Amino acid sequence: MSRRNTAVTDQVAPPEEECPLPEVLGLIGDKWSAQVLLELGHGPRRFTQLERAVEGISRRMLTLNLRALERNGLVTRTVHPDAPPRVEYAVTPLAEEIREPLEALAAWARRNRAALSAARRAYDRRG
Amino acid sequence: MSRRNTAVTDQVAPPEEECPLPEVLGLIGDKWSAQVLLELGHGPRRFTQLERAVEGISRRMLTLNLRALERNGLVTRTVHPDAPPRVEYAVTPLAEEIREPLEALAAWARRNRAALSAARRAYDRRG
DNA sequence: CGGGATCCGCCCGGATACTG
DNA sequence: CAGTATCCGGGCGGATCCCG
Repeated sequence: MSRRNTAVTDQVAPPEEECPLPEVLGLIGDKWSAQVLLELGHGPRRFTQLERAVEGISRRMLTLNLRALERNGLVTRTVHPDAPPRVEYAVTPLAEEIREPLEALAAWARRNRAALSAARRAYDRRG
Repeated sequence: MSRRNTAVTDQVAPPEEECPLPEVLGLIGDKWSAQVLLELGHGPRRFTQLERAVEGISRRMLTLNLRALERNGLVTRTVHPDAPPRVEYAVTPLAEEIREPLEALAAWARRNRAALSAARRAYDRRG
């Protein structure tokens, strides 16, 4: 193939007139993209920095996610002509806007962590 | 198996002290859960109503998603002793809070739909 | 350092059929 | 109506190796 590899890169919005949630979930609903985005929200990061910050992500998936984010205009990739190679990623203004609701989701999760696990335990106990 | 079937039901928060995003994405990051949640936000719905409203979801996945949402305390399931059977689903107060950031995400997607597809076309054209 | 290419196992989820 | 059971193909993503 000329570009792209397996998966997440290919998300394209359907032309239909419908609920926008699938689109946004196609962008950041996967396992890693949102975390990458939030980490980049703290400031520009190099590839290896992201690899360590996100923790658990594989080199491959980080690359794929970054490509997808770049393709959708959420992240910029700038190569500095140094030796050793130096590549910096940063969020675009478009991504800045989406970070707010994303942080809100994270905040909600933190607030209700206990309630969630309690609900699960109750559900599992009742069978 | 006694309960549960394939997948989405099993999400359990890791005990570690870390970023809450994976947790919330485990709850509503999949293809359908968020849409189900938003639809239920409009008011209580019966199974078949949801099946038609969400559009594209299979009976199986709707069941799985509802079970997962119920397990995490986001949705209540009430069976009315009628004939024919009547089951109503509704959001809990816990879910009410998460609907706001979710709507914000959807709004963001609607606002930037054009920008996103433009970014993709540009990226693809450049190779 | 910052990737790309390939292999491959597993899980996700659609299709279909059956049930109280 | 509101599910459950089973089958099964595809793709998602980890592991590994290689490269400029």
